[in-house]
Amino acid sequence: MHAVLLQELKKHINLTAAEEELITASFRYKKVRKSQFLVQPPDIALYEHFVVSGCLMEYYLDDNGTQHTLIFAPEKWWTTDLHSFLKKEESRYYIEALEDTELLIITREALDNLLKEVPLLNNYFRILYQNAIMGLEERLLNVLSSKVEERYLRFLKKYPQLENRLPQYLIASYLGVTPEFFSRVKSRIHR
Amino acid sequence: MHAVLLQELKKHINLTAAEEELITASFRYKKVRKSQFLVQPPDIALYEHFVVSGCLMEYYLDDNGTQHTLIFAPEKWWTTDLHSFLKKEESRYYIEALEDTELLIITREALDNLLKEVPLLNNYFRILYQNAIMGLEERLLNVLSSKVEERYLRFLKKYPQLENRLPQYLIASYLGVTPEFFSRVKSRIHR
DNA sequence: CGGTCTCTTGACGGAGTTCAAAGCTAGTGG
DNA sequence: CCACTAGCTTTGAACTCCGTCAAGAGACCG
Repeated sequence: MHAVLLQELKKHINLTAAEEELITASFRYKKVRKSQFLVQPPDIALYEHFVVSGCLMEYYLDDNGTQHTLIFAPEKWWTTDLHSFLKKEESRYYIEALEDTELLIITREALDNLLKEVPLLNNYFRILYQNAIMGLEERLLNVLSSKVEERYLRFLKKYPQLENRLPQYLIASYLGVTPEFFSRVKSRIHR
Repeated sequence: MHAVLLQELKKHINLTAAEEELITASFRYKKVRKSQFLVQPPDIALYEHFVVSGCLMEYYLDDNGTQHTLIFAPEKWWTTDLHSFLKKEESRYYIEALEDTELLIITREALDNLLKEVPLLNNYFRILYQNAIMGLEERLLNVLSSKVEERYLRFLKKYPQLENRLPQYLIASYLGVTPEFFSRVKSRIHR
């Protein structure tokens, strides 16, 4: 179980056996069913979540009750409401399981300690955050400059494993359009 | 000059005199005129830029030639084409001076060395990146869920010092609308 | 089977774009 | 100090993309 996490970390940094043990000891295992919430406003986001199997999503519910997907987190992705997790303030984003999901979770305190004991992990997280920034910048520009067709094609590239695991209305919420309009876009593409 | 940078770093981490010297020695001073480019595709982004005075902007030019502003960087902000800077690949974003601007710049190699010699800086940059992520997430949700009026009001909150320093068409490009439509929105607000 | 959730299709409305023209403003050079 | 120019802003009219509301058609699960 923790092996998946260690594999992932080792893609970017080297770890001694002692460090691996520290890491393993710091993350706890959690299993949730489809439709369960891991973060639900106004609860404070207590954990950073690493997905071992299954899939999570992070989304925002606006004043009209419309759901806006920030990110899908399938296997080997991280997710949390970063603002809430770091500042211990009320969360504004929901994190929900889209499938039965196995997770490794770590609290803010455990993470701070771990970063002190295994300083190289700072590098891993720096890289993780840098990648998140690049992904968000690209996503923002997509929304600002591309039509829905093109955004959909980019979604397929970014999450090739998800196309058939998600209901269409969730893909629509990620693309930033209504399910109705997305349905029309798809039928337009297939011709 | 470098004092402004050190002040900024000390908001988040403590530094010894020796460390301050290492940092000062690693950043070079640069001055540019209004309308000069600091990064221009397809050049590789050679530096991370810290703005001491003046203002930069980072933007993307789409296939129609429309300009989309990713970020404004007034005093004490950082900016670069992160993807290009980190991976040494061709840049896709322009960085241009909106005013005569004084900068402190650091190359990728110098930054890597500096992070080894002053490991606490990893913390500073981790925090910087975390803040960037939170800002981008909020911006993305704004574009997806808010009307232009509201986005404009949030822009005013985020960059209170910029309202009267920028031409309106740049604010429009930040908000993701045409200058024409933004003009109408403003006149609507003033009634 | 029956009910709930999802996807599709149609008609209409509104937010934002495009193109074109005219009014403003601020540098710049004489 | 004025006149010119170039760039910025405003305004109008037609058009497009996408949203809303409503209804029906599948599809899945108990």
